[in-house]
Amino acid sequence: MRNACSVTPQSLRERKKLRTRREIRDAAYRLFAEQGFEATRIDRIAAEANVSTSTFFRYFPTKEDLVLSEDTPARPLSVELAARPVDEPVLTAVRHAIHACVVSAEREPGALERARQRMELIASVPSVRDRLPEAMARPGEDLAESLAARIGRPVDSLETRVLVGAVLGAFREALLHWAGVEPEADARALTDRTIDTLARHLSA
Amino acid sequence: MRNACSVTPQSLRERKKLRTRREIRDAAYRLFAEQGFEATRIDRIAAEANVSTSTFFRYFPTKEDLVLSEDTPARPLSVELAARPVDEPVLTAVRHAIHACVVSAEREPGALERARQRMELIASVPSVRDRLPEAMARPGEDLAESLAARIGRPVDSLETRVLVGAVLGAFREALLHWAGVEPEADARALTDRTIDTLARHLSA
DNA sequence: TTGCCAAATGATAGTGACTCCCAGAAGAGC
DNA sequence: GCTCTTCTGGGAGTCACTATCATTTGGCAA
Repeated sequence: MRNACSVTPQSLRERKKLRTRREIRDAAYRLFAEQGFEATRIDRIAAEANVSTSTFFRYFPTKEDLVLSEDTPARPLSVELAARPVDEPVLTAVRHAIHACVVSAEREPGALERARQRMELIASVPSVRDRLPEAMARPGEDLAESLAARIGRPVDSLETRVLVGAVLGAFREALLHWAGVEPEADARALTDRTIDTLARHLSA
Repeated sequence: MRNACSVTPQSLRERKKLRTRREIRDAAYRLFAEQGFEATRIDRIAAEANVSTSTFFRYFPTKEDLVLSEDTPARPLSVELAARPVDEPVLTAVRHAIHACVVSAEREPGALERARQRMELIASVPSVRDRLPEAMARPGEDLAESLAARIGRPVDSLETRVLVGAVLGAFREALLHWAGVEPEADARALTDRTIDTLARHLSA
């Protein structure tokens, strides 16, 4: 509340909460790997993480949130997008923003491949995949503000919403495609193909 | 099975099934209007429609399907789209196809406004709204085939999926926007604004 | 009309995610 | 040390949804 900048939270309570959250998620992923997402019951996850099922639901409102509550790529995207000049065309800005996201993700080794594996899980479980748009919706608000400023329209205007919908929709499909691809695939090349497709076929 | 063209199905069984389906849905919408979607329990709907809850689930796999299983505007869209010349640019084809959908919907008086009210319900209930992309996904397959042919790429290619995602994403936002608008609003004008936005801001 | 088969229905007993509530434990501040 | 707040565990309950089986009902031919 008062100091959100510190890397490690100060109070013992905060540290314990973070630890519990991590333990629950780790336990869940361990069980998912063994028996799959749907076959893993929540009380089993709670037991594996040494908490009660009540506590589980205090940390994760739904089972799907175990997977979806991690940072969605759409959030860093909107951050990078805000850093681009406002007079840049939308697609150019998006292209460079995504490239910047990839670069920043590559700084931590293995992070990109871990993100891809998570997308693989998301793509393979229907109930999770169906909630992907919802998960992208909140970071999508940042995207909306950024795009609204860029096209000079209110955030809630049809124009802004449509543009956000199109970008997120394209982005979502690109991510799902990324999930079904070999680990070595170049994320930058995929990005360029995505943007180029939009640019080529969605113009007057 | 053998004669899918007849307007009224021949056998008594088929007619009864259709009638039961309609009765369940009517009962549901009646109760939704009284007490809202979430507050209406399925056994109550079944009782109101004079069937057992078992039978309810034989007709509608989920509660949300009561609302979502009706024809989505995206289906006629893909049909109209198939009627457009293949060498037409994507956005031009989509624009004319949607116009054609609106025109065909207007033939039956009140149909358009009823569709808008249904969107209002969809937009207002989170669990239903979240499943809208999923509901658009099946007609989206038709859209994918149509667009794939148009851009000369396989249906499962990144290019096709991205394009479908963008169009459906934009379309979805436009529909949700439509839900929050006065009944007199011109659907054609909304369509044009949507397409124009894509054309203006998503080009190289 | 009769009788047989297939399909549709209803009743019942589950399952599992998720909620509510309350009593007790544990960290924070004095 | 003593309060005050926050976090936790346990238990009872809700509700969408599934599985099974006996009964009914429409379809069809003898």
